[in-house]
Amino acid sequence: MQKHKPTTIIDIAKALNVSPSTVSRALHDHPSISAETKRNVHELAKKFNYQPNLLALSLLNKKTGIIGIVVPEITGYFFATIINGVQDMVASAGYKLLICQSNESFEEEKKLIHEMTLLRVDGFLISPTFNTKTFDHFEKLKSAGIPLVIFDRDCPGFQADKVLVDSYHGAYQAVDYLVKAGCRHVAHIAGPIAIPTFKQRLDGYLDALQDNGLSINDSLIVYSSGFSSECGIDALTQLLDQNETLDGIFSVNDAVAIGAMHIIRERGLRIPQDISMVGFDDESYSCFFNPSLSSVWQPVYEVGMLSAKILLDHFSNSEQAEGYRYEVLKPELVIRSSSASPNPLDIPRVHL
Amino acid sequence: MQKHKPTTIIDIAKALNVSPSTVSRALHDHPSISAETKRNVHELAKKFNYQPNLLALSLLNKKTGIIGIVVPEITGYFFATIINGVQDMVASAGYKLLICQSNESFEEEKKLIHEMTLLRVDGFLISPTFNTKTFDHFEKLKSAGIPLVIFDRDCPGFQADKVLVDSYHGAYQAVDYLVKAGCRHVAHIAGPIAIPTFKQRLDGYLDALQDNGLSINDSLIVYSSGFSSECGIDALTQLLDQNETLDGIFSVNDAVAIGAMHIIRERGLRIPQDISMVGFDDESYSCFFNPSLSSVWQPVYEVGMLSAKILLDHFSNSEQAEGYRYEVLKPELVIRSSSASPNPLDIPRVHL
DNA sequence: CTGTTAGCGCTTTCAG
DNA sequence: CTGAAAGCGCTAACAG
Repeated sequence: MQKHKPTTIIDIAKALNVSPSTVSRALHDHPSISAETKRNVHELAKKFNYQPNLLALSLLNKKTGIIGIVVPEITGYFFATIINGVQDMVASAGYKLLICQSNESFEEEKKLIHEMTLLRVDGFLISPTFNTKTFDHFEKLKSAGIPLVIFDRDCPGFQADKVLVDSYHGAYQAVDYLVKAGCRHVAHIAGPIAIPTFKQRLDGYLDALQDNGLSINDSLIVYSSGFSSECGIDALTQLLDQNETLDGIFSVNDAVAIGAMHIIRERGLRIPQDISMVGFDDESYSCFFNPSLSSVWQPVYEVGMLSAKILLDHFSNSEQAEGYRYEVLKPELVIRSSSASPNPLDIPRVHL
Repeated sequence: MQKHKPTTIIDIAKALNVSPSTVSRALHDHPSISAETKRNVHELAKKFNYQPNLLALSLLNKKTGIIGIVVPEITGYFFATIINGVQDMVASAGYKLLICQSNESFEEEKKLIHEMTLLRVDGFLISPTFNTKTFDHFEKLKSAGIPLVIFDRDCPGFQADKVLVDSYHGAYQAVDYLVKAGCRHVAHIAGPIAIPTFKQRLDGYLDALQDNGLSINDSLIVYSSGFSSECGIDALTQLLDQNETLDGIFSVNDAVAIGAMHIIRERGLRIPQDISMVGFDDESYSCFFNPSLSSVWQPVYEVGMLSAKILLDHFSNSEQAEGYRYEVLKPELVIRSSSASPNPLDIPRVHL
C-alpha cells in the first residue's frame, strides 16, 4: 500500500511538454485546443488515473458544492426520511450532502455549524435542537451571507426560510376523530410545551375537545419526559394510577404510544374496546403492531425535498429581494385498529 | 443579506501593517511573537470574525480531516446506530464524518466513492451494497493509498480490514433455542444466499437442526424477496399455503418477522402457542410488539466504534507492516415472548 | 521578533 | 493554438 501521491495537472503537463494551462483547457474541452493535444492529454490522464482536486477548485471558486444538514438525530424514521428527500433533491443538482447530528445538544449544534462553516459549505439545512432558544449562531450565518433553511422545528422570533408541518392540524384531526368515535375522556400524553411543535399538538387536542363540546380535564394531560417508548410506559403508569376515567389517548408520538399500549395490555385493558389510541409520526412499523396503531402521518420526504429546493433556489436566483419563505405542510390522520371507529361500516379499520 | 466575503489572514495583516505570516503565527500562538502583536491580532480576528479557511489548509496539508462512510441506507436502526458509533469515535479524534447512502445500488456506490475521493477524504468506512460483486473500486482506493475498512458485509476475495458480525453464530443460537424449546418443525425465512451474511444465517439454521438430530425439510425454507415487513407477509403466506406442519420460525430479520407475525395472527394462529418466532437485529421496537419479539441482538454500536478505531489507527501508525485486521463480533440471542420457553420456570419470558 | 518567498492544485486573464 | 503569470488562503522554511 505505497502512498502514490495523486497525479496533478502538472505531472501531465510535464510528461507532454506543454503548459499546465493547456492541460487544464484540454481537460475541459476548451475550443481553442488542437484535437491532437486533447487526445494526448486525455490519454495520459486516463493512464495516470488523474483525479481533479476538488479542494483546489473549491478554494478557487469559493464554493464547495457541499450542503450541510444538521439534524437532532438520524436514528428513527422521521429524520432519516427527511434526509432521503434532501439527498434526492440536492444530488440532482450536483450537490453533496454533509450530514451531522446534534444529539439534541445546543452546544453540539453550535459547534457543528461552526465547523461546517470553516469547511465552507455552501448552505445549511437545519432542524434545531429542542434546547435551541437563542439564534445567534444562525444570525451569524445570515450576516455571513450563507443561506440557510430551517425545517421541522420552528425558531420563534428568528427570521429565515422555514419548512414546517402543521402539528396543530394533525393533533386536531386525531382528537376530533377519537371524540367522534365515541370517546368522552380523551387523555393526552404531551411533549414539553416549551417547544412549539408540542405546544401545537396540545392546542390541537384542547381545541378539538372544546369544539366538540367536551370539557378539559387537566388531570388527563400528562407530560412525557422524553420521546422513547420507555417514556410512554412511565406516562401511562402515572395516568392510570390516578384512576381517572379514560377511554382514549392521543400520544405525542408513536414510540411513546407503543410504550403506553404495552402498559394498557399489562393492566388487562383492551385496545380499542376499553381505550383507543392514536399516535403521531406514523412510524414504518406502526401498522404492524397488534392492534395496528392509528397515527398522524407527516409528509416527511416532502419536507426534505422542499427544504432542499428552497436552499437550491438561493444558489441560482442571485439575491432575490422577496422575504422569507414560510411553508407549512399538512399531516394526515391514518386510521387503523387501535382506535374505535365512528361508523364501523363506513371506515376501513385496517390500513396497511 | 449582503455577501460579505469572509475575512482572510491578509485582511488582518493589512489592517495591522504586518505580514500575513506574522498573523498566522500569532493566531497559532507561536512562541516567537510579541505578546502585543498577538493581542492585536486576536483582537482584530475577533472583531472581523475571522474564520480560517479549511479548504486552504487541506490543500496545503494534503489531508482534510474528513472520513467518508458509505452505507446502503440510513433509514433503520442498524446502520443509524453504527453511524453513531463511528461518529463518537472519529469526533473524539477530531475528524469529521461525511455520510453517504448507496441505496443498495452498486453504481451509486461507485459514484459516491469516486466523488468522495475527489473531495480528498482521508479514509473510508464502507458497508458494500448487496449488489457489489466486484471490488475494483475498492482496489483503486488501496492502490491510491487511501485507507479503508469494510464493515458488516463481507467482500469475499477482497483483502482489507474488516469488522463483521458472526451471523452464523447468531442464527445457530436462535434455532438451537427454538428446538430446545420444543419446536420440531422450524421454518426459516431466508435472505438471498448469494450474500454471505444470509448464507451464514441459513447455515446456522441448518447446522442447529442437524446437531439436534432433526432432519432438514427444504419446503420449510422460504426465500424472502427483500427485507421489509411486506416481504415477511409474502414469505409467510407462501409458507402457510404449502400446508406444511410448522411450529417455529427463524426469520432473517425483525422487520420480516413482524410482517410474518401479522399473517400468523390473521390466520387465527397464536404466537408462541402455535408458532414460535425469532427474528434478527433486535430493532428498538421489537420488545414492544405483542407478543414481544425474540431476536438476535447485534453489537451495532461496537461495530461502528471498532471500524472507526481501526481506520484511525491507519492515520497514526504510519505504515504498519502487519496484515489486515479481521474482527468478528458476537451477536446475542434475546429471548422474549414470541418464542416458547424450554423451561418456563427458569427463563424470564419478557425481556424489555 | 518579523518579513519574504515559495508552493499546495487549479483556472483564467493576458500575451504571444 | 499555446504559454506565462497571478491568485484563491494559508503555512513553513529561510532570512534577516
